[in-house]
Amino acid sequence: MTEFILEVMMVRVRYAPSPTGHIHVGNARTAIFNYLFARHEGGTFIMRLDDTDLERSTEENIDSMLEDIRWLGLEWDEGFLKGGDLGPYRQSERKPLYDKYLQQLLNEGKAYRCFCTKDELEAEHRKAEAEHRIYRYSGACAHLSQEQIDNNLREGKPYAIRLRIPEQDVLVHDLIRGDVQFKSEEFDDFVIARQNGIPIYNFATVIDDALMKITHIIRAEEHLSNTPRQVFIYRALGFDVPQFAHVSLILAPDHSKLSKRHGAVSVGDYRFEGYLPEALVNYLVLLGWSPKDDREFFTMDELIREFTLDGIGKSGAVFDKKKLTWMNHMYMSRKSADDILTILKTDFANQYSEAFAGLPDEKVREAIDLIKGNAQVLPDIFRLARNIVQPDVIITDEKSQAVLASPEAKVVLQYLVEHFDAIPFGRGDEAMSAWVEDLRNQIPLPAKKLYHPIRVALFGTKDGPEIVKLFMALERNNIRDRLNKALTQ
RNA sequence: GCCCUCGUAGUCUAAUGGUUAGGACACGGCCCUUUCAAGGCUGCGAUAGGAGUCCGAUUCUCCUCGAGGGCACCA
Repeated sequence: MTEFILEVMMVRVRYAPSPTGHIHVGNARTAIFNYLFARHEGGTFIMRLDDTDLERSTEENIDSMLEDIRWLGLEWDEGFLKGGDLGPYRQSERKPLYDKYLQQLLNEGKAYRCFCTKDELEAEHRKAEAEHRIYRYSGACAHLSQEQIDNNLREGKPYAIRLRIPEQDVLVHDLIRGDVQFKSEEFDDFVIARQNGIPIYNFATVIDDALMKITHIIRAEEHLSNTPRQVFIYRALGFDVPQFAHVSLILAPDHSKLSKRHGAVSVGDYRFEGYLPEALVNYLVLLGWSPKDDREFFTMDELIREFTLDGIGKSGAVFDKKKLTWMNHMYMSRKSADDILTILKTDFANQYSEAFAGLPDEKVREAIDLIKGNAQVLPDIFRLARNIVQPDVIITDEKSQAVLASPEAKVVLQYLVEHFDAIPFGRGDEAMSAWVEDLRNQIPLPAKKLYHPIRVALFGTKDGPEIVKLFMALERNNIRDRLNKALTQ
């Protein structure tokens, strides 16, 4: 008995994307929510492919979609490529299942064949429009006699299959929105299978979710209005209706649905703009979910521990790239130089070889360590590391250039050149720190006036790594050259 | 047009039928006698509007407005 209850309560959720390429951040967030919920509840996260759109569901698209999911760190337990007892896990292979239940509904009279032609239906549409009525299927084929049906079939007339909608209201219990009421008269006998025999989405999804024993359907709000239709299908088939949780959409800054015309919208886009997966996940989760306190940074493990459905908000959320970038910056600072190096070599191979050609890893790693705290996205590393890794210094911004022209800069640089031998190279960073601090006593200038020229001379910009670190990272002779060069500019 | 959902600052959000409605990003200022996109402090800035219930409502109810979604032989 106990075992039975445990089995019934075991959470099973699914992510069922239509593999049309890289994953939209909205879908990614839905996947994350499903994943976190499954992990938090000790349930199963299932991956199913809604690939009935065969033209777009190419192997290439499937690959890039799965790549995105893995990159985000959302490993699934059951489903496509992974197997399980309730497969197959791609809709294109489940046709016999759909046929079986279609036939069952037909036999029970809960669905019927509709022989109406496209023209006839269009005429109905136009008529309704002309009379300012809401269009609803006339039901022309709802009560054909067996003889008529047989005749039509014998003549080879193509038919779609429609579900007979009972006069019965639907109450959708939504875990995020509460009870949502729908009146049966809002619906007509809608098509569940096309003339070509392929079921429409609402039907296939219900069959799949029911057969795969999905307990909680966490999906985007755009599906809420279709949920009653799906409930009609569950009921006609005698399946248990799962729990629903409809998550609001992610909006663009202009409050429209976030789409390609707003720039980067897919997980792949952000990956190759140089965002870290942990930053994207962290940001996305906070878009619509809150831990109910002030915390903002979470590791995946912490999210799994903290995540619950009642932390999900109801309103749509605008995607704020600036905050994402800020968050990525924070993650970059904390990421090890070694990890960053690995990512740069794989995801940014071309830029990597261009920027760091021929350099030993150790040298690149040191440079990364020095400047990662000033990077916002991964490719910033190449720009920031340039003056560390190359023998010379190139000053590209005018403000930094102007610093060198100031009289104070002359004083500072002159002093360093004259007292170069006093710089404690090779004696550890404590000695170096002490020496740098003592500079303030030797040269009585405000901090900025003192340190900006040094940083420009050594690093090429007035802002950047700490002075001590620069003295530690660069070679002694190189530092002397840079100081001299800056002085003569 | 019909149906559904949502509505706290520019943005993401927290909170309670009863303190000056809290935090974060962004923006502005100051500090850090080591800079900065870091850290610290600080400023600007919100309960869409209107009724009602209540001693009291951002919170509950209704209306309006606004935003988004759905109404396909798309997914």
